[in-house]
Amino acid sequence: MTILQQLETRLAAALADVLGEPARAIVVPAADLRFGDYQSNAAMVLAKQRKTNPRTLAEDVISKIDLAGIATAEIAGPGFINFRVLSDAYAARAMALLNDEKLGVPASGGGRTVVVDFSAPNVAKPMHVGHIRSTIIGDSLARIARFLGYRVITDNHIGDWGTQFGMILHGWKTMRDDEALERDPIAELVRVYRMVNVAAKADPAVLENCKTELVKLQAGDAENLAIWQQCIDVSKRGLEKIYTTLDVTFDHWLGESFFNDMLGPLVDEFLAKGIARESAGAVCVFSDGQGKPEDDPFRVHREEGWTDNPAIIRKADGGFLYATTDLATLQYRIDKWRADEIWYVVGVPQQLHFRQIFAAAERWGKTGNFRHVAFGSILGEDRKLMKTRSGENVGLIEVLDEAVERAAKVIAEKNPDLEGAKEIAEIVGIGAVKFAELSQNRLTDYVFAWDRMLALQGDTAPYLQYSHVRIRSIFRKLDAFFDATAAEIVLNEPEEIHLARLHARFGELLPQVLEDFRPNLLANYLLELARAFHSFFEACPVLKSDEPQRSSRLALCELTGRVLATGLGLLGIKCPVRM
RNA sequence: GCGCCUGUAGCUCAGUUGGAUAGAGCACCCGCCUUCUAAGCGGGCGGUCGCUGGUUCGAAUCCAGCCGGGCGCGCCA
Repeated sequence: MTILQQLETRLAAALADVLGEPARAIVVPAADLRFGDYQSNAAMVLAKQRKTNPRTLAEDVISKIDLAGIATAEIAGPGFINFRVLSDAYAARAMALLNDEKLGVPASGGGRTVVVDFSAPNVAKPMHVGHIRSTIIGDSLARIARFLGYRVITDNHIGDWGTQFGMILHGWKTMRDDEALERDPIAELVRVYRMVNVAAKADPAVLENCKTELVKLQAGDAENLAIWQQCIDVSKRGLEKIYTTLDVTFDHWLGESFFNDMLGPLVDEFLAKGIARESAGAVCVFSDGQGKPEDDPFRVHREEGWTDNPAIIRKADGGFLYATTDLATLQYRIDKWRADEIWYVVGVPQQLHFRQIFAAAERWGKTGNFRHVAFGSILGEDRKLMKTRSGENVGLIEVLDEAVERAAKVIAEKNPDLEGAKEIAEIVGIGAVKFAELSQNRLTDYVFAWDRMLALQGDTAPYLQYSHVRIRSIFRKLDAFFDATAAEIVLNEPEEIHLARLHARFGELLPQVLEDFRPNLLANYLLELARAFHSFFEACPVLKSDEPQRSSRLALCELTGRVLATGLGLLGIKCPVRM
């Protein structure tokens, strides 16, 4: 049990004793260490409900509460109950964590199956920095869920069947440069795509041509299918390379094309069950009339008032759409994979779309915990959304390369003789990019800036990695094997106590990350831990101290290293041994 | 027009869901390498939490109304 849970249990018991009935006892880490380690405002909340004096209630609770071996409690301000955890309790907790592979993290996932849908790039379109958020946040959430005991299935729902293929096919046939294709197939594909885009904008005839090619492809034209397959293969190879660099993996790559055959039957079923009906030649899911119009994803307010805003699942020309594929995908995940939950890590502009999909799925009888894990947009210098079609956006590969290059430069300055410098530059550079993304609240928009994303000092991945490096450096200098699992920890200095305090919080914090899908909570925690370690490192000599302090401090270092490495691992960031 | 997201230090951002004197990093200033890696540590400067009301013991957080930014709203994904 975590220290927080122990405090809550004992507080609840004392409250029940005083009030004569069970009551909720919420304990949180104290806002300020001067108030103690943990605090509860339960007395204020409950006194308000009962119209009694909060301080009196708090006093009664404190006189009854049994905190033996854990903490001391006192009342402050209008009725806060502040807990100061005994350093022996922290020491005991640290020793327990050293013998726990999960570092005190509970299995809150309970074996539930969750499908994490993230990254999902469009094939044959270049990945720019705007695509990084879904990939990095989704990967991290999948790792955390796995660690918390979920059965996790990651799925890269690539856009391999959209209307962009009309353009690609036309470009392939009319503008392809075979030599360039040989040299760098992805770049050539991207070049062709961009050129067609420009041409189609200028000339309606080109656009018409693209549409014809698309219709032929969807009708099963052999030549177009072959070209399509070739484009997919080339694109996938390019994507794999990026994912390898990012250390991101998927259990499945079920793109849009995979669900193609299921779309017709799906629409028929929707029609037969009355979930959808025809309107102006298209098949649409309309509002079921339940609930308030402002909460109804199938209704929208225009000048005239509230009007229908249906989800179209088949166009008047018989073609299928995004919504159709997403419904088929959802069905597959529920029926084939037995998913209890599906998390869609997709940008906030898609919010309405997912509200419609989830509502339609519910009417369809597909149940589960469906969550749109939305994130804010990455804006260009002009504060406008980055667009895929225009070529002026910063490419994802470009950013990653630059990150590694900058890291390499710092290594060359600080540690020119470093062995394996190239690999370490990669770990540090890529880590910096990932951390810049993950340490931020996922919902805020931000303007892309090189220096922000590639910073190597301050609140960054290298800061965390560096603390790990300092720890490993201590153990390298150690003459004999050190068994941390058997070590006796005794906490004296404030820096030692603070380290142990944070160790204890790891298991309390991690489940919270998934409550609202906020990896930045973990990122901020790790910064706090690293900060605590650097202070400890400066203030408390390890190897030069005498026993039993020496062993105790070594054990603290070992535990810190494990928590850091584990935490970084959950963010998808690696830990170098030297840097 | 209506809906969603957002506005916090010069800059970039946190803020445990209503708690105590609002926190970090960058930048700037002052100190610290003969001691386990200075990508570090210690200290300083810096705030009308967009604005105005309201709810209450208590508001950056909840409610209402304005102002600014981003996005979405029938046959693209």
